[in-house]
Amino acid sequence: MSTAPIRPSDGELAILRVLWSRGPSTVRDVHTELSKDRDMGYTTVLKLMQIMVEKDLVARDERARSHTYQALQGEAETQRCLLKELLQKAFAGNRRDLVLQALETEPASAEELEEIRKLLNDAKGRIR
Amino acid sequence: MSTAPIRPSDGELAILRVLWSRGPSTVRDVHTELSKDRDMGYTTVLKLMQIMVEKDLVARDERARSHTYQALQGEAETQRCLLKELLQKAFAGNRRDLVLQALETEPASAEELEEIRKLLNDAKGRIR
DNA sequence: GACAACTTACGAATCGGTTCGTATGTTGTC
DNA sequence: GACAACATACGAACCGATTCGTAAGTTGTC
Repeated sequence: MSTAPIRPSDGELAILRVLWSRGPSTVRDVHTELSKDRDMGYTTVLKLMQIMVEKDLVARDERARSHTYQALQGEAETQRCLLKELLQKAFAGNRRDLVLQALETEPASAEELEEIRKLLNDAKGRIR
Repeated sequence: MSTAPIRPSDGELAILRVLWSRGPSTVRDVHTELSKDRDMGYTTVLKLMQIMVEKDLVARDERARSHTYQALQGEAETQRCLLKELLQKAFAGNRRDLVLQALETEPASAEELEEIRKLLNDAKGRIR
């Protein structure tokens, strides 16, 4: 089996999100994308991505002059990892409370709730 | 209205959880409680709680020699704050995905799902 | 009042994450 | 081959969070 997912830092997560949506990308690609929101130096992104290689968060293809990077762990996998951490730290492992507060974050729309209800029924089907 | 909830660090959150469950407590109380899990020095907890006073995360009553501290923001409020942050950073604001992954963290029991389903129906009632 | 036990205050070390300047190497163009 | 543009590498500064040693003040007991 694969190893447990690695918990990315905030900066790393931002980069992963770009890689997840764009697929394998160069530092320039990622920097251009991230620059739309915050503005950070090119070498900052580079450094961060180099560190991510060391942590096995991403793989680097060095064949081209501009190296291309790709995520080594999936989005859902990483989300679950972060969620699990929050579940333990802030909710004492009580998933019911977590879902409750997730729904209360902002007044959810009826459509959104309906969508989640469907989701729940599916989950129900998968059990037992 | 009260001000927006302050995002506590991990250490601060651990202390808040003790204050939420015990009510107003001294540093010794909190240290004793936290020592059950991790082991940390008494002054470490003290320092952290002093910082929390400055951040307005807790209030300090200095009337007794052993000061007593109490949380200044509620548990649910804080949970929503942390959840909202994660929602933005890791789920691009998509609450449906968050709930989905929350349910997938571990195989949920049928009872747990049923409980959450009820929750959802209540939420539905509150809208519109 | 001397001592032990306990308290708060606070400076300092450490650590992970982030940021960026600067050096150095590669590529393509004139 | 000289130059501009662009790439990687890397050291260093910085920041917030965490940890704890040590100092100094208070309290209760003998």
